[in-house]
Amino acid sequence: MARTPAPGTRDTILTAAAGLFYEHGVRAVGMAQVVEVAGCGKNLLYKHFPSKAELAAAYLELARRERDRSVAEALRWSGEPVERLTALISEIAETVQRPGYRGCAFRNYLTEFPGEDDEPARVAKTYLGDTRAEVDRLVAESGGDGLLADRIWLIVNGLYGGPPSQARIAVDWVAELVPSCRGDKTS
Amino acid sequence: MARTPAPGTRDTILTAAAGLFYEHGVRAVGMAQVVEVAGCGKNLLYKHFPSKAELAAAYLELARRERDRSVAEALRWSGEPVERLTALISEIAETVQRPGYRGCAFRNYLTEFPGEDDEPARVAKTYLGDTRAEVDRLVAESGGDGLLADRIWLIVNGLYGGPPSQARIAVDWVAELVPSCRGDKTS
DNA sequence: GTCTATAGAAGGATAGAC
DNA sequence: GTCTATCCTTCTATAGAC
Repeated sequence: MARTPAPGTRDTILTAAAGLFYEHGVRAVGMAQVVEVAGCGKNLLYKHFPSKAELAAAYLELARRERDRSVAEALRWSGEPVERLTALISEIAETVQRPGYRGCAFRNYLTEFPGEDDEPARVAKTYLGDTRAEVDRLVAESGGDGLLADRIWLIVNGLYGGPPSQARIAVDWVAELVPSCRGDKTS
Repeated sequence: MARTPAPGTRDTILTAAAGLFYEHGVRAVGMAQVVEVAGCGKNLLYKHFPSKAELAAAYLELARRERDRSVAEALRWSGEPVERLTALISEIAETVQRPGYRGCAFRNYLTEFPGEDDEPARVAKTYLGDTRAEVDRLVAESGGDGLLADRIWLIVNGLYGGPPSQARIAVDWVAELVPSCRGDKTS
């Protein structure tokens, strides 16, 4: 009964795929499963995403947009570089504590497809490189050196790889590490 | 060539499977591929490992034995708790710098099979829990508190999740964090 | 002949793609 | 829906060592 191309179809499919891919992993989820959750036909899925790799790439690009938006939101009220840096770490800490969190989508994909060099892998690697660059930039602007940037990147990686219970420890630690920061930790 | 049951068959199969599983991921490797690399028939594979899950569990148990052996070797010459702790971190740092390193086998499996609770997942989780407990114990024996243990565990997770280039930074940092340790860092 | 191991086909389910 | 390919698993058939 539907003649009009249904404007939000692509988003509907992508949202369904993103939820499944993130929760169960890209390899574990089949296209039929995506179709079932999205509630559309297979032909429509392949019309918008000609292959699973392209769907996975779109999923990671969506994940990136959400991350960028969340980080931008967190940095909105921060003025000085030091505050911006600690706000970034706090945002990551909040992220890993969210219910349903199952690790970093980009790191997860690279783990699921090691050595691959397709488009989703490039999206994931680009995100990680950009994030690392942003940490470097914020640390430099905060008056920190390369060593501090390396250490904070180590904490960020630990944050993504470890249990959510360590989020607060990471945030407090970074606040302690960054120079000229007003100490606010309770203990 | 075959009437005698061929003594080293199980190890041959397991070694082949372990190499494939670690390099490409468990999901990406098929049983036929294991058979091909091991150079045996499918019957023999299923005789020793009745299912892929059991083969994966054996792979992780082998990985654990190798890790335990490597850690025990690294701690062999260390006497005091502080030295043992730094030696443990150094061993992990060396591990992530080895050629062909593709991440922690246990974390990789849990990423490939999120939410699963089969035997390989239990082996992986047990390993991570035991490692965490060992860090806690070494830190406590070194005179450190719970916060220091949390921080070092954060570094360990970052070490496993990040690029190998950060290995040295992690080692130096831990040496700096642990109390009553002779500072030896150059910068 | 007996036993084991290999190679390959078969079964049944599911994958991605049309 | 259908097609093809591949997944894990099982089974059959053949070859070789005792």
